[in-house]
Amino acid sequence: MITNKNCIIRLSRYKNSLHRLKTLGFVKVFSDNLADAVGVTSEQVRKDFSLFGITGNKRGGYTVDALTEKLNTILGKDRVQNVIVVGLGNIGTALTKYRGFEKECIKITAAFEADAAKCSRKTAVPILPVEEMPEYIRKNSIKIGIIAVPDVAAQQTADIMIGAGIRGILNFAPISLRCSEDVVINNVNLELELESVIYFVNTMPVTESTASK
Amino acid sequence: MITNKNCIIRLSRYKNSLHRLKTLGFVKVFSDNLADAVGVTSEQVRKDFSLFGITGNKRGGYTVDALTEKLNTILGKDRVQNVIVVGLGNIGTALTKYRGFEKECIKITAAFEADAAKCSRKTAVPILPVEEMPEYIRKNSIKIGIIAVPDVAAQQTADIMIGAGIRGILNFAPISLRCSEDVVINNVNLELELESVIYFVNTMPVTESTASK
DNA sequence: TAGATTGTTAATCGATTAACAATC
DNA sequence: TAGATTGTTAATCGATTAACAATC
Repeated sequence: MITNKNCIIRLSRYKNSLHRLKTLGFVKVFSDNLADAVGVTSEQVRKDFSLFGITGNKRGGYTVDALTEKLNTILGKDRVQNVIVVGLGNIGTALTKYRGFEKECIKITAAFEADAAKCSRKTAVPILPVEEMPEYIRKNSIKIGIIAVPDVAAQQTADIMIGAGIRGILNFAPISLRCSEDVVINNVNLELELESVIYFVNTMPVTESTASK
Repeated sequence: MITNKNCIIRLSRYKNSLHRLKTLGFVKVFSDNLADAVGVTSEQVRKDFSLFGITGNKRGGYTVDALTEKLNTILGKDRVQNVIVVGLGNIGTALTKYRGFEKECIKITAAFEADAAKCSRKTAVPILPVEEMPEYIRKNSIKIGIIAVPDVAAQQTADIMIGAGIRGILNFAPISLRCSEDVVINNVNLELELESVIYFVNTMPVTESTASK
């Protein structure tokens, strides 16, 4: 089983690049084309493909359509993935409205919020009281959830979600969530991402090209 | 020079945990305490510290205050880090309003937007026309920027920012930005983060504890 | 002192990169 | 065929983990 997140992310990037190449009229692509488009080496592309049993034609590369279909199947893009959002602060609201998910076959079907004043069943994505979440998850067999609640509520929210049947969480609360091995948690911590940029900028030597600016 | 992003992120986590431990009344901590708090091993903690020349007392662990100060200095938290945001769509707006940065000594001093109708100098964080960005960067010696513009505008935006003196970028546009070696770019792609969760959920074997749910 | 904890060195592990045989 | 490209195997690299001497 492939457990390397970077590898999956690269697969998604290949898929996105393929889409662009198709728009440009490409019918076949070589590992070299995809490598250039994504910014990796062609060996990396072929290695990734071989891990998933994707084969091309020696000398002939890969057919864009066939490759796209294979990648879509692997990435679960052959069907709509229903996702819920919990917590409608700044980040949660932005994600609920975010248009970038649609084209990736990801549909946010509902959002949940503790503050009753923010709830509404009439918005494009219904905003429901957080108490209704477990029932909603069970009734609609939701497997994926996004956490955007304050840090103090995040672990409890995760536990409730997992208890109701959620198996994968994208967490934006600035704490590392813990869970059993059979649930996937991907922690995205915006402060930490920015802090690492700040660190590298502050420690990077000033080079010729940046000195005068 | 340390180039390992994960290591820097762990350092930030140690710092955050230390803050919480201090609140609980801790005066000294052992590598084991921090390891538990962050979810790594104590060897990892000590190894990370040794990379940065942080030493404790054999048998006595680390003094919370001294350690906090050392970590803050390494992470640049001994002074305010000024940051700008470009693009006021859903994500950019959320980041501009986001309160989580303040406590980390990160200050968003201005936001830039192409749509003049969205601009305003009267908001808490001024929203300025994107044309004014290069001048603003130069005048205020801004080194760090957040990109939250549509994908088609992202590379051009980055080039302009770098040309004006920006040396580190946190990029939320769903393309991988390219730049010279002396600029740090951290690409945070929300679709890809969610897609990797979806992949692992869809491929993970259903275990006893998740089967019935 | 005895016991616990640090800090460093060595071993392991996994991912990336390189090399190259297979073959279209 | 000759040349180009794939796909796999081996080598390298870097990060994590383990082991353990030093010492408070």
